Amino acid sequence: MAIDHLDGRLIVLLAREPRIGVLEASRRLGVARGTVQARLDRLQSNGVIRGFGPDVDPAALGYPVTAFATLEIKQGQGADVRAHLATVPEVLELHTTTGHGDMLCRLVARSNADLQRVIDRVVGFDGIVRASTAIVMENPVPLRIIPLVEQAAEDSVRG
Amino acid sequence: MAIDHLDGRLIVLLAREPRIGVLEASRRLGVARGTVQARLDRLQSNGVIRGFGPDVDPAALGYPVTAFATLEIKQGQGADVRAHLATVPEVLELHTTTGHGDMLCRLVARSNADLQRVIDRVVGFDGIVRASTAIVMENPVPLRIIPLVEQAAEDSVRG
DNA sequence: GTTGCGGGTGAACAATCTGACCAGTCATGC
DNA sequence: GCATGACTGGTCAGATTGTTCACCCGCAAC
Repeated sequence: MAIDHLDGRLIVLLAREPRIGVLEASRRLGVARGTVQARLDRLQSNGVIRGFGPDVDPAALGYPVTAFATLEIKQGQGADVRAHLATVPEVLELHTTTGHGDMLCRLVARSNADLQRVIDRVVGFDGIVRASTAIVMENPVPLRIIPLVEQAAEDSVRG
Repeated sequence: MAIDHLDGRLIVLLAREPRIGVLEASRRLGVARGTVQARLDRLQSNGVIRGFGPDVDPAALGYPVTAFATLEIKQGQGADVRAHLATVPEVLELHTTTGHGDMLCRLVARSNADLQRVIDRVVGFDGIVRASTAIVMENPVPLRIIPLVEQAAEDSVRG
């Protein structure tokens, strides 16, 4: 299940230069094309690589404002709230968590003013008791996976 | 800057079936290949599509535990803390926010026990005053972009 | 009116890549 | 010793890519 060093190099290479194909990857990694092909197949059926979907920037779509909302849910209303939030396009992801809140969701909006509309829509639902929102100002570390992949590959060598 | 309906359909198509090429996409969308190619080029130089990096599942890498940590930072230590957190592979993203905390980061770990190690490493830095962690139990809405793309495409028609 | 421009179409081209094979080699574990 | 799995280096036909044509259309400006 864990990845080895070659898997790690392959993933990192693909993450850095997604446009290269199997053939070019095999050249860069110094292995046979069939090997890369087999590794990729395995990584994908493993679920390590879920896919190669386009990485879309919400800001470029006209949604430059990101926020995180912590929600407190009325007992037993969890499923309803989840279903409700899933219908809001501006809700990019939703987690249920331990801790003071019950759920944490990532929101985007067209502006700070528009964020109010989004929050109203999110919170305007019976099962939600309270919401606390944190607006994102900067994003010093954008969502990344490479360092983790490298560490996982290292660990497999040692372990 | 905004996307039109064809752009929207193209992005959604690519998100749903990333393996298809330009040619197949043009067939599905009922437009000429050159059109798809031109749209893709534009979307990428626009920054709407950042790339097609592999979508790696941390759980499949051996990091099934996800958590969000809210950090409180000592005045003037922001830059140092950012640099510190960037060196921790388990920190998948970092935001500076308004609200009670100063920063919000997403963490992964090999287990709940391992999460303690990660948090210690994150918090074990001079500039961090306090950290409050919420462990993710469920992820009812995984990170998604399609609904937002569809809405953006719709808006462009009306607007 | 017509000119220019941006965008889409359909077609062509060589170059490249893909998916699928194969036989052979090597290290591992039983 | 021998089966197994993984990698290599090679071939094959078929499909796709990047690129460049000429042409058409709607639209705005002159």
